[in-house]
Amino acid sequence: MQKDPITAADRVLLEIQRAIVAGEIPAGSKISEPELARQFDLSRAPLREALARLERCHLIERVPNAGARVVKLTPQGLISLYQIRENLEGMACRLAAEQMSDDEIAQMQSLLDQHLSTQRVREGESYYQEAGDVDFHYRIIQASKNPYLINILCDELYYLVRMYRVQMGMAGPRVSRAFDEHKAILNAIANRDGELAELLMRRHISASRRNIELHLQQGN
Amino acid sequence: MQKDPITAADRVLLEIQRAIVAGEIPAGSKISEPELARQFDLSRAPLREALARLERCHLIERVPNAGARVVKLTPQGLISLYQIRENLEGMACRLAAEQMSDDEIAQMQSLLDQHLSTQRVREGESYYQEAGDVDFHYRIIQASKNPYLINILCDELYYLVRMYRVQMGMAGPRVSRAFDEHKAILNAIANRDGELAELLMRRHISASRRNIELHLQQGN
DNA sequence: AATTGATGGATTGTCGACAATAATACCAAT
DNA sequence: ATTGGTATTATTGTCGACAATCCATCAATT
Repeated sequence: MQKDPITAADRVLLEIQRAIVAGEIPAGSKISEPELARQFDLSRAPLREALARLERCHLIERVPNAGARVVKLTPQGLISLYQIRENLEGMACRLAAEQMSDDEIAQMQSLLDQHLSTQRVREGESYYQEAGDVDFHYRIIQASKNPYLINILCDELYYLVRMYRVQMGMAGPRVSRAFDEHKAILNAIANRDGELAELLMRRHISASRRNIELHLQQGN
Repeated sequence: MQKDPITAADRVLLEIQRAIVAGEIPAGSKISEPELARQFDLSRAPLREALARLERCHLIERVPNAGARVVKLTPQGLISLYQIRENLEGMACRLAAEQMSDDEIAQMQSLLDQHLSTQRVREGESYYQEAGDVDFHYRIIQASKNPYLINILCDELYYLVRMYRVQMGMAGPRVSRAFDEHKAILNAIANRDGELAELLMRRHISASRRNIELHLQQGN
């Protein structure tokens, strides 16, 4: 799904990214460069490179001469993030309906069926649903063929989206409904109906946002 | 309009940014870290920090263990870039129509009048038009109050947009038309008609894209 | 007692040198 | 002459140390 890490900075980036998304490094906590450098057993140079990329995907916030902090998850931040997703992923759907080849569409349909079966086998385990959902959205975005759109959604925003989902403890009853919505979106794309595909994707994401908002409120 | 540079990396970033946008460092040329470090009289550490941010705003492309190159301007890249702009700035308009206070709207109206007068005084000088246009779009985006949207448009995409405009030698007959379009957009916002504001902004950007496409083809 | 100023400690920004990787040039062999 | 391999060179990635800046604690003054 993504190219393997070449440099040491790449490796530590992936590790810290995962740790932040999973909440092992608590949201809002301060980042100490010397400490993290010792912890991952490397110098501060590649660590700072990693921090720069973490800032790029909005997982940390840096202040010159003051240091870096892990972002805090807030209801307002969630709304802002999903506003962007609605627009851009809707756009990705519209472009995908124009750009995807018939082969690619067929591949995605079999991918969905495959997800459905694994979901039945592993009923209740949210990880596979999460993975399947990410995969579906990821492929739609790639199919848009717009490099800037792909970069923004897959490199800069998706880790934060996952952070919200993971730390709000997503599992819920949306597991099966999401599949139906995915299937409807893909149908619209197969019919080359970009307008409908965009509309359905926006509703899909909007529903997902409401779902997380619920958890965020009751979990405070 | 933007906070002044604090660190040495900030300063050199602004200088290189300007040089790339202006075409002083030619599009597609290779970037040599040691050479640039000598040229700006600092170490490679802050320079690499600056390069990381240049990659972030799509002005250079880096390959691990291979180096960095200034981006090449292509018709396809222009289309992709303006597709994103249409969506996101349209969204910004819709949000601005909801979020702006009456005071802010009044301020922007007087700002437009001010631009009009300076344009009349400095007729033909494209720089002021460029500055006024950037300023208008900048304020609309800020008014959306969505931090991710603001970051993407103002920090990550606008330098590239300006690079296309500058290097394609924008001046053209759109100078006066753009003012009318700006005024129409602001009117829609003042009427709290977000839908119309979004539509008008999308058309405004679309027209701008066609204008540049023209220059890009004949200039080829 | 509260606010201001200074001092000590820690953290970030920057530097120069070294190691690892990639590009280039050169030579040999077919 | 071309191709393959090798050595050389240059560039990038990484390291440890130094300088500059910020933060916290504490003293002194109003």
